Amino acid sequence: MPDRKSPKSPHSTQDNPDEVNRRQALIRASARLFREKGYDATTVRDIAAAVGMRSGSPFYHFKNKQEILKAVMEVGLHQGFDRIVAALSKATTVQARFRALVRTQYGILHDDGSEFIAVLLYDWRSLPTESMQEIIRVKDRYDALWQETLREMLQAGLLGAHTHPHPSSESDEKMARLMVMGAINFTVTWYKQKTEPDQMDLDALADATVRFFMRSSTN
Amino acid sequence: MPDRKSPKSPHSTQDNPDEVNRRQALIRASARLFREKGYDATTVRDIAAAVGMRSGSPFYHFKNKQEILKAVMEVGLHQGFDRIVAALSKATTVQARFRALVRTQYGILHDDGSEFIAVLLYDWRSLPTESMQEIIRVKDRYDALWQETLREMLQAGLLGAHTHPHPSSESDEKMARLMVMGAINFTVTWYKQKTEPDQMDLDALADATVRFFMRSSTN
DNA sequence: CCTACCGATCGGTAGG
DNA sequence: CCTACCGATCGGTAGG
Repeated sequence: MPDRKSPKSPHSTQDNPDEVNRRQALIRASARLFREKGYDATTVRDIAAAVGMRSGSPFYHFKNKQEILKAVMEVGLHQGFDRIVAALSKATTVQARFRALVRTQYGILHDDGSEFIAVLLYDWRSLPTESMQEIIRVKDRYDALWQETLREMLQAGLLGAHTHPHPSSESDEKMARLMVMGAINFTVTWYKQKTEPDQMDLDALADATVRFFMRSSTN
Repeated sequence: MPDRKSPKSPHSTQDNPDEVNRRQALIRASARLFREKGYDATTVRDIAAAVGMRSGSPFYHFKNKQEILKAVMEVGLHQGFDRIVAALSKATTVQARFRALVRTQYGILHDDGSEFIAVLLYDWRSLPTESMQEIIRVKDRYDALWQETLREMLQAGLLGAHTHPHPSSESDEKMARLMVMGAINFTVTWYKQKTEPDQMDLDALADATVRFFMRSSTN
């Protein structure tokens, strides 16, 4: 019978629910700190303090600081993927799917406690190359969800230069994704959710975005 | 008669052409390094080595590392402003002005030796708050150049939801600027200029961008 | 602009 | 997960 108290085999995901919780707490706290100050400007001591640990203890859960960054990005992509899938499943028309994508992406980028993808966008360069490749695989699936709806939009003449139904090329679809997701993702550099009365909330931001990009079908 | 050899009054812009050149060399080298590795990951030793100095010498030209960052951003904004003005002055129609803005902005972001604005976008958080305010003043003038052309585009029905000439509100115009510039600026995260044959060059990227955002006037 | 250097901090580890 | 710690590095400075 194994000794359940002994803290063994560090750095790997544990069955022990306590360890899983501590690990998740570290990831969440790191996401918040990385988003606020950047990966390089955040010290392991900052992270440890944020969850009530001493400076050396995060290394019981992670091999090194870069592994924490990688975990933050992975959690963000999987969480984002799930939110996008859920939102798409409730939408029946192309227009509704586009609205759902836009609104959900803004939530993923700006909701409290949802700093993971913003960290991915900001601190991508700090990842070691091998980790980049693993993250890209997940990111590709994420992008594919967008691309599918954008293809339908293009072909229905609801997006871009063609006002009438029109076959679209793959490069058109890729460009549409890069432009639309670029515009939305770039909000991480300027959008601040405040309690000021004149400040756009995420619903208003999503509405304005949809209005800017999507043609009304009666055009 | 002042001794022209003595290296006095550091940290301020000098009349001495040699000092101005060394300072500019430091700014250019820093821009390249910051763009590549990020501000925090670039050491003062890296910067010094890039221009053939020893580690302490950059501090003869700049009070501290953050002042180098600020200088990089200022140079970039002024240089970008000048390029935008020059490009706009050659364009006679609204459509031509929009094309000029897009193509010029891509050059500003991706030309070799033009890493300043990319640094501004990436490392904004590393600036001290007081410097941020000074930079914002210059950036506002930059943005205003864009906003003016985008307003004309909106009112002519060449951009966004309205296909016919239409009065535009200031918030529509601001949103249009944030979306269009966001999409373009976000290319710093994914666009790589390569010599591969299938790679889009900046002309192709600009064309595709204009095609995506701008309605043809015969719509 | 160099030489020589310092104080502080940081990621990470050993041993329990 | 803590204690105690280390080696390396970093921004910055004094003095010439």
